[in-house]
Amino acid sequence: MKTKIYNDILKSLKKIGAKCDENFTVEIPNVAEHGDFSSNVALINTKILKMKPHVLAQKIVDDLSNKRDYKSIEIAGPGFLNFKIANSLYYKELQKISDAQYNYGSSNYGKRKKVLIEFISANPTGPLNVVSARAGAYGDSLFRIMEHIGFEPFREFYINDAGNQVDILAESLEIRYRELHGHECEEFPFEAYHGEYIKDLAAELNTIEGTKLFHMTEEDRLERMKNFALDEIHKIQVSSLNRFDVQFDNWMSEKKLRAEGILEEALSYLAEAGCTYEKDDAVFFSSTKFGDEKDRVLIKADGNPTYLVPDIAYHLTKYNRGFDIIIDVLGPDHHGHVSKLRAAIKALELDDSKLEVVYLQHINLLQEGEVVKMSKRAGNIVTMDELLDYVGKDAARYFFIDRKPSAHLDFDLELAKKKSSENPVFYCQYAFARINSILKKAKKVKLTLKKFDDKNLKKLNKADEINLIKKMLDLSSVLNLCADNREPHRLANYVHELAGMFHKYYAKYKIINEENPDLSMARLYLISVVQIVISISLDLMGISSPKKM
RNA sequence: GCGCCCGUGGCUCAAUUGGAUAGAGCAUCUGACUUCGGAUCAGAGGGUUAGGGGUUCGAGUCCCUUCGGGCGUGCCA
Repeated sequence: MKTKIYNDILKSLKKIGAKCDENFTVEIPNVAEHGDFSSNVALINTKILKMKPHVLAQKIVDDLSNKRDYKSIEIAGPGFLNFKIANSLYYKELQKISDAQYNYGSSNYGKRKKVLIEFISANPTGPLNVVSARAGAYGDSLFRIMEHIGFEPFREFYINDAGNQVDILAESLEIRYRELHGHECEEFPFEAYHGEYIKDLAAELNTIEGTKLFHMTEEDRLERMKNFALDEIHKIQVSSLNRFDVQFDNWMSEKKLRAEGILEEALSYLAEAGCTYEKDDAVFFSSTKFGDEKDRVLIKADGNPTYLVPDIAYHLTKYNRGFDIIIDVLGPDHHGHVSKLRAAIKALELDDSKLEVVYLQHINLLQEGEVVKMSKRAGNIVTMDELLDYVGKDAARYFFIDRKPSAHLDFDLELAKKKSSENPVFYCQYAFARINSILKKAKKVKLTLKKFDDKNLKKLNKADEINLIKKMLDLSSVLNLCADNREPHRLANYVHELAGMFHKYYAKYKIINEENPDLSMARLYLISVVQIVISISLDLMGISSPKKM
């Protein structure tokens, strides 16, 4: 709809002057008196065409006013053009939605651009926590939305299954395993992993292997421990993600990158570019050349690479795989690291504008207005599974998506569980269920949409009905904004508003009226389309649309 | 110190990317169920968009500055 108006204006603008700024907008004004759509075209072009806004606006109006699609075009304020659309055009658009069904809103907006979305990438040293849950809801929804509007997105999880922390994981398991065989360790090391799940893993390993592991060399045993722990924890993480309806297209393993020699490759590229030097037995990256505050260590004095090296190597593979857009979804504590990474990408002469980093801010879990400390000892919610047990998948996903990524998130656990209008998830789902129930009722009184006659659409002449249609027509621009800004929260707001409009409409007008079957049919048709749009929106957030609640 | 993010009614957040009178929900108060699901709806109060300056037809949005909060600034990952 917006594009149609935009094109109409552009045509008449071209008739007036050859040179003009095409960068004007067509928007839905927030005040009803300003019409259905408004444009700033006359304001923007006033300088270029050397014409006063009102004069220019009048010329455009004269050119467009004979079109049937516009009920009226008015000039207002400093020179806005306010369009009122004829209802007939809205009815046509409503039918298009109905015809498209669940494909409505899909488009080629993304032009098949290849987008890599890396998210969660939690350490493989324990179950996923609520921070990963936010990242999961965010990344997966962004994926769904981008896919719907014609991007080619790709979901990836990076596993840091090599290096220091994994060795500590193996040692932690070793200690717990020895405990099972009566070898109490004197003091559990501070840096080791303290979680109960390590004990579970030890018990599981013990039932498989028994005492056999003690006959191995320490090196072999630790290797076995490491691989066992990594495999099992991976399984635990995958099963949490399945519960959360989050899938990945690829799991990238750091261990594999190392085995394939990609770290050396990355290092040699940096060396070739003349960006490395040795000092104090360590190898440095001269990242100051690329805007970093100081040079960074690549190879430590003990010969091991720092965390930066595999990460550079990993990003090298991202570039080599030919993505147009590379999105890293990270925690807020990573931005120090990203400046180093970005410096390396510039050093490798890769296009660093392709790399975008989204920082998801911290989460507070709230219970009765109090912040819940994420401490296992107090029996509080820490893991993603515990959160899912407590509030369910739909509520968890909605609450995580509801706020923009750059905002700190207060997650009210009690609210998420409530089944009333205070809880936005239920409010939206209830709208869907309610429509379902009305349609069922309609069938009982022999009103079914199969016998629907297009002419009945004229009965939808209330402003509230037109507003509902307008709102639904807005879906694709909402999706485009979600994708462009990497901000799926806009969709959560949208569906909440749409559900609200429906609830209000329902309360105000009787939909099934046996005395007036034509009107009833038209309204049933309208709400059935509302139902589809709600369902599409929820689905793009990974939230279900239950027919009954 | 330097860098990044943030600051909008009592609370949690929006605001179509610079548009017209800054909107929702919660909380508070007042109303509405013999009728399609009251898990809902109608209405009310509540704001100098942290303060100040600038850019222009026009600023919550962009620039400068002050203040306040979060995070980062490892030969940890």
